[in-house]
Amino acid sequence: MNVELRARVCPVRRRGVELRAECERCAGQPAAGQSRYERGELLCLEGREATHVVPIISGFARELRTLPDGRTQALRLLQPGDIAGIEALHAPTYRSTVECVTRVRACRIAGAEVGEYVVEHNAVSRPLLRVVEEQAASLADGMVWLGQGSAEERVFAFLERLLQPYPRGSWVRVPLTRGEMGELLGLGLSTVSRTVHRLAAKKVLEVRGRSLRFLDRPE
Amino acid sequence: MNVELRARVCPVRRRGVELRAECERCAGQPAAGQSRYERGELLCLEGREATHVVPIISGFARELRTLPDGRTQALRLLQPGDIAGIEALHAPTYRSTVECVTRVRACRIAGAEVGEYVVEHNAVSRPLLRVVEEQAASLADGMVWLGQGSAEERVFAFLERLLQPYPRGSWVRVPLTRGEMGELLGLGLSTVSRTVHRLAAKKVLEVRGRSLRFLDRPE
DNA sequence: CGCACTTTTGAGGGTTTTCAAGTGCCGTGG
DNA sequence: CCACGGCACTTGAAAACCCTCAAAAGTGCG
Repeated sequence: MNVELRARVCPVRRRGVELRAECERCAGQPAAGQSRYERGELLCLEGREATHVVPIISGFARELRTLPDGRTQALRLLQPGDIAGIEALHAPTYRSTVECVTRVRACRIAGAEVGEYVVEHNAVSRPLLRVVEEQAASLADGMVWLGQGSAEERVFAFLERLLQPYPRGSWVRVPLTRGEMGELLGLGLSTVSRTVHRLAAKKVLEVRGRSLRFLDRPE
Repeated sequence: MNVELRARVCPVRRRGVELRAECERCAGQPAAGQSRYERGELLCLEGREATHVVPIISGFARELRTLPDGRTQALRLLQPGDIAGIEALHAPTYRSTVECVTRVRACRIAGAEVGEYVVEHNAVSRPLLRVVEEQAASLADGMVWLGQGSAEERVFAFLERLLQPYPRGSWVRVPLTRGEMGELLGLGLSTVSRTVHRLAAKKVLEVRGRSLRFLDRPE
């Protein structure tokens, strides 16, 4: 199979999830039904009517919840292939806010439309179930880190997973500010900064502004 | 509709999820295919081959993960109607351990069996999706508390949700030890104890051994 | 080139943990 | 029925960890 072609296939479809017939057009074509969003724009807003399911095609977004007093906790980082606002299938309102962290391309699909499509195309439901399960697994990972990990363990685990797709030792620019990382990890902005530099002091990684890279462990 | 009858309907089916044809027998009958478990027994074991989906009919269980060094974080409390080991539908191994906190009645259904049934009975997939989504939502709630809440907020929120089904002001025996609560809330055993008594000192609730009750707020 | 935002870094204080000892509850067995 | 033993719970003190507040330095975009 041609690698060039595979790379251009929609990341959602690549995971076996096909949300509607027209989605076929996504395969390398100029993006039927896709929208563009800038950093800071919202894909879903907590409490608002849940109208659309929003699969992410490219870029990063973060899902977050805000407490009545203004504190916010980020739940997970969404990457291409993840789906924002999947509660539009059942719930009347969105349960969390999804905010773009970088420029994002995403589809906007009416929840009802997905529902019908799932009923018609039986095969869709299982991959969809799988996506939601993976989402749950990702949240579970988050709980373990928040509940048991020290600041250093949380930061390390987060960065390790973020840089996983890139070759070891290469410089990668973290798309989140220290504050945003803190909201994901349940840490203060300054604690994140301090911890990153403590890891650098331990020769675990190297920092250069917002970019960093892991060093090979000596042992 | 007869209340007496409704009360005897399988709590899983009551949520619209029907996992197999024989499940009809569950409706008040002497429990075809149900198993009994004692406190401490495991319904799933992290890392083991994921063979069965285990809907809980009565009793409480808790889902937990263990880190390599022995620390454990509990993810959620499972109640009647919740489903343990749902990853048996897709994943090769269980992602977490589910341990009975009280005596438990549960079905054990082979994962493959559910898969076939879902494909045959199209209508099943949407309620099932809903259950998994609710599970994800519950984990998300957990993350918010772990990340942002103080010890007092976590304990209060946990107890409030646990006692929700019972009439306000009635004594309820908490089925978890302080240590088990701590593992759910990301707190030390002693912190839980201290915090419960601090809430009692603030006249929020009354403690009598392992039982407690909420007091009505004066304002 | 300048402004706005982000990051770094310091000091002090509060919350939670850890370690440890003592108390209470409950079921078992005599 | 009472005594005993084993958990679970309470409570104290000290220390570790992280947060808040705050100021200064760095970065990037217009």
